[in-house]
Amino acid sequence: MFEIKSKRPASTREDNRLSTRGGENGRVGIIKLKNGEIKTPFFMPDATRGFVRSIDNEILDKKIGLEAILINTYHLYLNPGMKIIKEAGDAHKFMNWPLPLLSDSGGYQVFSLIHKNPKLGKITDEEVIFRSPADGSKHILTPEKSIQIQFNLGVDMMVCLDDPPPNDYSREKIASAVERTISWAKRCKVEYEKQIKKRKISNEDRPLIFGVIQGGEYLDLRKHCTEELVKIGFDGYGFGARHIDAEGKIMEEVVRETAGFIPENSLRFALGVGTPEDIVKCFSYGWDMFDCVIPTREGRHGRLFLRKSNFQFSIFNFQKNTFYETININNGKFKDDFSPISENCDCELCAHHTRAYLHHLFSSKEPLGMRLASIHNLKFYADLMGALREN
RNA sequence: GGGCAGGUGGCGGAGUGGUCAAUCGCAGCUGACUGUAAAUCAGCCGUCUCACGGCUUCGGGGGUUCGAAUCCCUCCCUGCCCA
Repeated sequence: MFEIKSKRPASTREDNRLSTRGGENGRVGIIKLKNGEIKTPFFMPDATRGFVRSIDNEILDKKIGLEAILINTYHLYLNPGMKIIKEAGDAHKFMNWPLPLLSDSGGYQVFSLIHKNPKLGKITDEEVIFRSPADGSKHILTPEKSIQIQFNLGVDMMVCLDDPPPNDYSREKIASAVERTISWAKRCKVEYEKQIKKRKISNEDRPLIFGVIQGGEYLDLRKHCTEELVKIGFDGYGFGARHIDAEGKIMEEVVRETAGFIPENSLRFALGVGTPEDIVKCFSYGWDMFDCVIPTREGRHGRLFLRKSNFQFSIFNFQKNTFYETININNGKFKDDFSPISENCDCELCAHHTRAYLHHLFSSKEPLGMRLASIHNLKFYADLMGALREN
């Protein structure tokens, strides 16, 4: 399932779909999935609602070279709803994305909606009651339901419903979120086995399932959570909640140590990571897969990631300015800057347009600008992953 | 020539005696964005000062008043209507 192929000594496990070879300074590998193989490390753009905003799926694959994208259980369940997805066949067919898909469980919505604004829902040990921010309608999500939906989406990788608390919650509250996450993970696994059996899915074709590690900044809680999840047994483990502190700095020790708690043969998924430098750091700690809204959201807001020469960074020296820089194309100074966006990029933006033109697209609020910037940034992320794989 | 309406900061447009350096929108400048409630959000936006604070403003000029963008006189300008 997962094969690690770094320079480090191999430690392959019996299941030939998933083997690893890696070390302290990052590892590379291959995951074999129903809808294709993915080389690790890899980055997935967030197609939360079934689309990467403004970009046609074909561009993601053919022009940018992305191998997998992330969709969200909660959002697709609300809209268009599972009836439509089933009529289409599954999420792949609905979206016309034949390559691997990973669905997030909706757990993050617990965090971003309810923990931030309790009026929008309620979390109990049994279930999560959401109120849709769009129309106020009420919805219930349980661990079982989340897994069922993800099977119906037909994804290649799925994630257990978890409870990600804000990092500034008390230790007590975070500890109780850990316990709830563990108990939900058990229920997810039971439901997962049930669905595999019921749907008669072969081991070759079965989707991978990820548990999510909570515990905030407390290493012992992260360790405890990991150990309990490992007992349940998952194909991979995610770093849950946020990996950064209130100042936006990566919690290096927690992220590094948590990777170490996870068995080497399992996939390590750094959810919501992150900035390019955070990804490089996480990679060096042993994390394999990433997803984040940064390249697309910041692209839509005018920030462009520009790599320096040919990604000449060392994984021991991955400060921002050593291997890339950013510009905000909205800045007035680009009004008459007729140079290319980046000399080191061959995306359709860099191949055809000047900074002055992109500035004009943005100041005209032309969607093409956001689209081109998103494509450029995703290409940057995809190229970064390629560089890590070859490093 | 006559009648009516009006001239406010880059633009549009509030304000019609004090709490006005002047609501608000646009434009402009800057920042933020991390399992997407985000094509969003925040700050600045007369001038000098890092700031406290100061200085000069509401077509021009002159008055009234303790005090005027707001009231009066006059000049200039714009739009519409009638000759």
